[in-house]
Amino acid sequence: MSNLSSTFAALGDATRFAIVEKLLQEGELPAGELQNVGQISAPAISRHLKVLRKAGVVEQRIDAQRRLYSVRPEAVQAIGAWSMSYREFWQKSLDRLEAALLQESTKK
Amino acid sequence: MSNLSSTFAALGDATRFAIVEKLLQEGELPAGELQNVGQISAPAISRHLKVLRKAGVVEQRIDAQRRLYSVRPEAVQAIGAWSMSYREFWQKSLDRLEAALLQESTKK
DNA sequence: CTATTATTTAACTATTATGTTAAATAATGT
DNA sequence: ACATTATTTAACATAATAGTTAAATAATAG
Repeated sequence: MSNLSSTFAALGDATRFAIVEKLLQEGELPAGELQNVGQISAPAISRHLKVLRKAGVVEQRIDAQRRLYSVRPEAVQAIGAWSMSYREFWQKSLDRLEAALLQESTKK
Repeated sequence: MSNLSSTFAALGDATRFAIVEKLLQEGELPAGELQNVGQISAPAISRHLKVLRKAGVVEQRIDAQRRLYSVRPEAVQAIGAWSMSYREFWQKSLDRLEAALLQESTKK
């Protein structure tokens, strides 16, 4: 499985996506602070974090008895790089679409 | 489930990711042409295409008895937009990392 | 050493996903 | 109508995923 596809798989679960969004917005957080992303038990969160870590989406730092998690910038960047590598394709298509809509609104 | 998370889920399967990459590189293709993305049966490909379609990643066009598939530019663009919305975060972090590596190589 | 706090692992269950083969549907050509 | 080509749906088996509670581990404080 390509590295990117594993990244997508990790983000393809709603709970994990919510965890990542929260970490992106609030920065490094302990596992316990991530429980409120849904009504879900601590063990469930812990396992989602393990999946995210294995996929290279988050990393862990230890501080006393807490485990602090944060998003690995490389992961988010890699996703953007993939999309951008096809930019010519989607930019062109979307420009065409926009032109067609403009044409439509100006018609008659 | 957020729309983006469904998109990620669709791309999070290695076979589907390969299908999408092939469509991005070669443009619109009939279902039959997508079988060689792995040693997999036609029904399996058909169902992957259904998942991709439901997630809004690909669209279908009918031409006689063939079903032609292509990638929806909006899907790829949306992924890029998500990554870019956190650009400040990852750009900063990666700049710091680069600076640290430069520091390292110049040291002593 | 014992208690407390934070988190993970184990064991188990239920649901979902993926693949297969066989049959059905769609569209065209004879 | 029948055969051919292209693709999907049905039915089924198996594997993977995600959730739960209970127990274990980690680290600190008393």
